[in-house]
Amino acid sequence: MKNEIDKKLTDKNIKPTAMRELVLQVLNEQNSAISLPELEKKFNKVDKVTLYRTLKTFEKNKLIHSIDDGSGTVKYALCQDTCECLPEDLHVHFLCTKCNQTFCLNDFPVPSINLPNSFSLESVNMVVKGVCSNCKS
Amino acid sequence: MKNEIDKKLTDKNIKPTAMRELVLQVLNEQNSAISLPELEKKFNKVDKVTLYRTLKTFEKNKLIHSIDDGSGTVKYALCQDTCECLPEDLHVHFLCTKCNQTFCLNDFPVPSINLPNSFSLESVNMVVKGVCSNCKS
DNA sequence: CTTAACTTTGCAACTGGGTTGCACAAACTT
DNA sequence: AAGTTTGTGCAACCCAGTTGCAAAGTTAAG
Repeated sequence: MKNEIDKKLTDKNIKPTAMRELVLQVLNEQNSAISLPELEKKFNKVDKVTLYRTLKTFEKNKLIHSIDDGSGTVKYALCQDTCECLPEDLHVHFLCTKCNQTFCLNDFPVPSINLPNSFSLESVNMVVKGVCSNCKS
Repeated sequence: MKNEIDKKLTDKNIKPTAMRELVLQVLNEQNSAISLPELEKKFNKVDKVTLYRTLKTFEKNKLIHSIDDGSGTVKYALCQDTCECLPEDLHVHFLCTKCNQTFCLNDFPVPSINLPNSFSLESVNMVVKGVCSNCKS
């Protein structure tokens, strides 16, 4: 409950305000990534900018990571507890073209690529598109 | 020259208008992918919408492919002659975080991922971010 | 050739996600 | 309690992408 939520926040050095608790609550309940516009709809009273800045704070403090799945809107999902958002923590994301939901495939690390030495590598984004198990049936 | 350009167009069933010749010319000269806004700047007389629709036509007819590199603007690059834009034709893209240029790594096919059978796979987008050889020196 | 049908281009205007500036409110500090 | 810092809300803006419609250009049919 609230204490768990607050602990998650304080563990990442985020001051636990009411807004942040609410947003984290929603993120916790999600089993797929959520975009800012979607988040807005969940709180039809709350200002877009506040949510925007809340997400930015969460992202900066590595509580969540952002996912650009090519759908045009960036989505966000909770990091795993151990995540430091380093290259070795990166996993593949899956975008369902039917329901437009995006899932973290935490069990699928992004395969490493051996670029020529003339390139230095910072991060990799890998998004698989297809139809998810829910929509397939 | 013009004949080669026109041939490329007609080979893909695109009517060779003056605009299209010009746009393809530019794409031909590029060694990195180009975005619509960048293209606009190259033709400071030409309407954005025309370029937009030209690119869409090219893409539909598989003369070019679009690249969402996470930079916020979609970029476009010529397909290779043999490309059918099928999963097996897909290659990795590289975004340089210094110069913001995006390159097709045609020699690097996207690694295949063995998803659980409950997912069906349509396409994969893989973008590597880092510093390119030009900017590294 | 000339009219009709279709395609391409240009202009205007809009959409929607993301973002910044600024003022007010709330929470810590001393 | 006064002052400082931090968070929230409102308004307004930016920019890429997109649509509708009318004008210009092209192709086909009589």
